[in-house]
Amino acid sequence: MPDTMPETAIERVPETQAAVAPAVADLDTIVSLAKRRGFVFPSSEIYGGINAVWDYGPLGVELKNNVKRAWWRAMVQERDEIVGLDAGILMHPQVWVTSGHVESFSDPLVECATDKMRFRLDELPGTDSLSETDKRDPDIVERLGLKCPVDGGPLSPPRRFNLMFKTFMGPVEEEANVVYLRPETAQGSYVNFKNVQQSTRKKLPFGIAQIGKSFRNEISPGNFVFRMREFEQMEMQYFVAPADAARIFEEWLPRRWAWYTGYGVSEQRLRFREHAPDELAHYAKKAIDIEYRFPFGWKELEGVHNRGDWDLGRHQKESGENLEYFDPATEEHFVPWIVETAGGPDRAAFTFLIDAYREEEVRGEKRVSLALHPQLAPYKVAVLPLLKKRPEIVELCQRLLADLKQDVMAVYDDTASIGKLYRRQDEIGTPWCVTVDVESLEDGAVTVRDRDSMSQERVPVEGVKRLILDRLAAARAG
RNA sequence: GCGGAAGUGGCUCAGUUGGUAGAGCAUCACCUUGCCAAGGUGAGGGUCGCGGGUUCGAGUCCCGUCUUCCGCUCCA
Repeated sequence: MPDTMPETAIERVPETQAAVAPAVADLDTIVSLAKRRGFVFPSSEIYGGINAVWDYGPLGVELKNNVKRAWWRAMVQERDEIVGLDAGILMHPQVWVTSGHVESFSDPLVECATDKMRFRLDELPGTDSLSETDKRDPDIVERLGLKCPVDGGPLSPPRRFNLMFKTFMGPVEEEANVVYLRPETAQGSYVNFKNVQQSTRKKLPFGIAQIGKSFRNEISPGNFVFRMREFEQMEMQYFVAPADAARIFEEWLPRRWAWYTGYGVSEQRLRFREHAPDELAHYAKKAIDIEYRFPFGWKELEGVHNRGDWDLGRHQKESGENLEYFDPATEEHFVPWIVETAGGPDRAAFTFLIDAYREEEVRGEKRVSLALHPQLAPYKVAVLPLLKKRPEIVELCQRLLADLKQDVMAVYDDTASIGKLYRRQDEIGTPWCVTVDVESLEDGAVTVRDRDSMSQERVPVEGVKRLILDRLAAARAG
């Protein structure tokens, strides 16, 4: 496979893209819509809120569940060589020592005594060649004679702010009982590598996909659901022979790109970005991000990482378990390398939501609609009566609704004029509306209105569900 | 954590030199209309982030605190 894919993709989306493809909408606009219509609420709002945690409302949970379902379908259901897993959030504390998160998933910070400014120790001038031991040395500031770069004031010894949340296992709160809330789902897949491989009899290359909550005590979270302290990850760990790692890494880039564009994200607001050697995470040999043009700039949507044998190699060494794979073809034993795709349903749902945002002016009024992909839309169909005065019409609506609900998320609304009912559904991304009118009582047909084309067609009541399901299936294929 | 800005009904905001809270949109009911946010009448909803202070009286002034937003570290 060519190594050119990332380059061509990067060329396709040059740096000047920011000017070509501005963000769809202000962050405020989206946050406001999200709250007004029940997608996302600030957590614990009646107590003043809690930083960097957001709750998904009735529509938000549908959207996010649909995102996760779409990912699971693409990763697990439609592929032979990838299987699912749901590991615990709490794990043996040694996992995080072995993974390097206890050691490296933290920043050594120093604080100036006079102006209270904080700096990363290794960002200060004259600290270029610091070892990990140096960074942990409480006397390092004194030894190197470091001063505050702003006002020259004295600096505190380095303090490490670990990004992992801690809690206690068992009734006694003591140091020996500390466990961590996982900062990534990946380790759950690594420690289960052998179990999964043996129980499924998979041969390399094969993958383990997982969706679940992770927790990071970020120093500065923010930007709505973009960086939260409690969030979900959709990660897939692909176990490969070392010689195949580079090629397979390249293969996953366009695949993941296509997943986002396939569900409606504009290519104009996507780009690849490769990590420079000095910004690679402690486990990564190579990392390329898919970035999205958010209102606050180009930011990572998903990362594809070549983790080498770092994880399984370390786990093998620390646990004493043999994690090698025997390749019957070459009759070789080796520790598999790992290519990881690491994304998040929160970021993905946010991206699909904001990229679908549309505004248009109609007779001096601002109309908002969400061009959400039908597979992702919270409601697939709304059933609306043209006249609610006629009980037979409402009855027919309810019958149709009950039938639709057997298979898709459907909703009924009769509390406004028909035009307004359509607008409401447009604003939450409902792809189809079914309207029951007086004639429906005579000819048994209803009007199906398509959100994107604004086209209408008469359909027999008994054919409505089939039509919706067919359109949904067609949208998925495309 | 530091610097800067801001917290008033679900949303967006107004509130004059401190005098005891308003608008638009949204929501609900009724009337009217009947295929793309029509109109009318009415209703509900705010201890002005929270706590304290000054004052006869605080949304307006002072102190503290919490939260949010923009920069510094982070990367799903």
